Amino acid sequence: MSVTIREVAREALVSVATVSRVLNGKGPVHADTERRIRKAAKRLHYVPHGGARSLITRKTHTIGVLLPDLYGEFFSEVIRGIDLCARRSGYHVVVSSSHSNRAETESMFRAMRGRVDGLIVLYPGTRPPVRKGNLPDGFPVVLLNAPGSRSFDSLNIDNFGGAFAMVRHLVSLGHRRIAFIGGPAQNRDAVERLRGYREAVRASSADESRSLEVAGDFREWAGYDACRSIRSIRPRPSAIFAANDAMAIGLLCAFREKGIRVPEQYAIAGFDDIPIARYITPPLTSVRVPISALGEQATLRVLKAIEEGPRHEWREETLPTALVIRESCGAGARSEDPPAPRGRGLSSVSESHVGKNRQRLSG
Amino acid sequence: MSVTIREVAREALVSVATVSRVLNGKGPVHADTERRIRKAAKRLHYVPHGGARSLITRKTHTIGVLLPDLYGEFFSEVIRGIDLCARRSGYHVVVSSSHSNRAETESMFRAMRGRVDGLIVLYPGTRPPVRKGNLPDGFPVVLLNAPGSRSFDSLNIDNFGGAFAMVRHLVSLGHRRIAFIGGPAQNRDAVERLRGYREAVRASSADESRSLEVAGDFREWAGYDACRSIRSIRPRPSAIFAANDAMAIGLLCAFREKGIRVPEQYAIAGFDDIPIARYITPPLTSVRVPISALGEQATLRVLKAIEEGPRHEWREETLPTALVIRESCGAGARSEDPPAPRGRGLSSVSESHVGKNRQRLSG
DNA sequence: CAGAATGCTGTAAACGATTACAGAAGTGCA
DNA sequence: TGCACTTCTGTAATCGTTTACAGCATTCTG
Repeated sequence: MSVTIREVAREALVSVATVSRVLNGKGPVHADTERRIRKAAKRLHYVPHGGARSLITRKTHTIGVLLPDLYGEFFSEVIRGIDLCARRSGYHVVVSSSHSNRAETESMFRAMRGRVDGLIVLYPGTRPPVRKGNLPDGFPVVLLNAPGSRSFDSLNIDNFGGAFAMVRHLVSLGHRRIAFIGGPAQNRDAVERLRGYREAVRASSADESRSLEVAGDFREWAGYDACRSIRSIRPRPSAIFAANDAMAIGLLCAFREKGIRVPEQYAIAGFDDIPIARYITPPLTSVRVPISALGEQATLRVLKAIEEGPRHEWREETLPTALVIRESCGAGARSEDPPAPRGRGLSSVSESHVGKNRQRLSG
Repeated sequence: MSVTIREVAREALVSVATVSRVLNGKGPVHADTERRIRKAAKRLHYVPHGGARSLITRKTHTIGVLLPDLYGEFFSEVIRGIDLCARRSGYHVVVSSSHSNRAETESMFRAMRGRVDGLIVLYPGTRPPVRKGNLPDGFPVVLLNAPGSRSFDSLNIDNFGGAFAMVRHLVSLGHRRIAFIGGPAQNRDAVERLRGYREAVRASSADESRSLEVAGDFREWAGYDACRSIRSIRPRPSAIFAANDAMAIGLLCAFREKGIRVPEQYAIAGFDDIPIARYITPPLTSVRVPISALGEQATLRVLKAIEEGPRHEWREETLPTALVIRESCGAGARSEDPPAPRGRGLSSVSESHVGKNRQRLSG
């Protein structure tokens, strides 16, 4: 059905070796022969068989990405970062998503063998997503947002630092009772953010009390739901810090329905700085997470591991987050938040803007 | 470096054939032998080499997705639909994005040879994205949002119908002068939406005039920018229909800055119904595009083509869009738009809700 | 003009799996 | 014991490439 190198060779009256040499530009080939071969290849619409090629060259020029679920802007951004970076180096990207448990993840690992040169794995659980034994020894793997491991690279978001900074910011605005809407207990991001919240509260003059912590699951609905529990807290909190933007937005909706004003009656802050955050009313103060940078860094690391081979050294790295201050906490630096970024579209932010926020974080 | 079937065979003191038989569950194998082999495979952490296997079986169990750019929620949703559907049938998904011109697309096509069993191609241009000759004859391809072709399946969104319905809706609200912010002239969606707008205007009692059409490029900034041109139109329009939500939101931002009230002074409508649309203030009336259904349908078709082989018949299909009425046009059916969907998260909508809108479209 | 160097091309062995075919061992039956 | 049959296993071809090696002309060098 599909034409092979052998047929091109026959058509051009040469051996397959010569065809291969021409098509890969290696080895000396007579100009006439080359012309003949190219013409034959074109006439027959020859396209090399990637699988066969990578079998012998032991290079697939592909990196695999394993995601828990493709849903939402977070993953879309990560993939974007990965793809852009990979493509710059001439690599393809295989995405496989929706694996929700460890068994599925491992079966994916197995399925990737021989199809990819390296792997980027995003697993939101709290345990390392893969046992060493399930992969060839020394196979390049970068773990995203997973606990560190001796045998893989790993890349993290500074969830702790971000939450810590946000609480400090709220305290600096005069808030003493800061409620917290948490994420799923098994989610590592959620755990770290909670830890950041608690430590910052403890380290400051704010009230420390378990009654200020409300359960959530990262979904908008949880934020909407949290409205009731939060309003029943006594003494009343003056600020609410949601472990992610989705829940903050849910809460905002609930408040709007009830006619509760933000930031006048409650200050609200989120985490993630998803694109919507800037467009809702009031614009949401949040913690910027360098999502596409995460993908980019991960790709760089995995490419490095591929290149360095067995002498690659595994490393753990944490990417900084940044406070983004908008109006939902009453400290709105509105003018700093350009209404319509000139760049790519909905969610891009100029570097300088990020820089500014980063300063704010460190200062 | 990585263990092969041969080493498992050696370890288990059998031939590779027997190992293969055990691991694939074909052919009769003595229970003792099987046990020995399984143990050896486990001990050595053997993982079959997908590339090698697919070389001989001529099946990769992978479908490729070619996208113009991974950016934004649209693509993320499409991929989600594809991946979910593919995975249900035991297929993997290779995503390759950011190809912006025909040459790049074709080089991608070539790169996919031998790595995928079928292809889903999203190409926003107006010309068919691939010449037949660049693929093995009869290779399964589904074109998304591309002009029909005799040699491929193709799947479209009813951009025309959606725009038409939106204009009709605006007219039914009493608007007679409806401005339109267009998309890129080379973009097929944009062209169809413009066509829908024009024909609906012509078919109704609304004013028909080129001066009501403002140029745009689908990016938020274009909407923001359009504010000035729109305010200079005389006589003044009472409604503005943006060819996508991003531009509608940009415009909304511009209006908010200038203190112009929506929908009191201008009604605004968008297209795509991106998740943000419901959360901005005022919630945006838009046209719902069945994005993940698009991905799902595409996958079903490509899988069908793979299964049917050479006797598969190419078909063109158009997926319906649906009006989603919110407050930005003053006809807000607010209560019908649940503030926080209980389902998956930010952008999911209950089926019944979609159904309701679809009725509205047809009625 | 011998011998080396160079330029071009073909042969054949990989790569890691699957599978048709054949062969060996065991069983049942006459 | 001989034959047919079943059950298990091994040999070797195959998939579509790349590439080490060898071989043949031709040209250069001394």
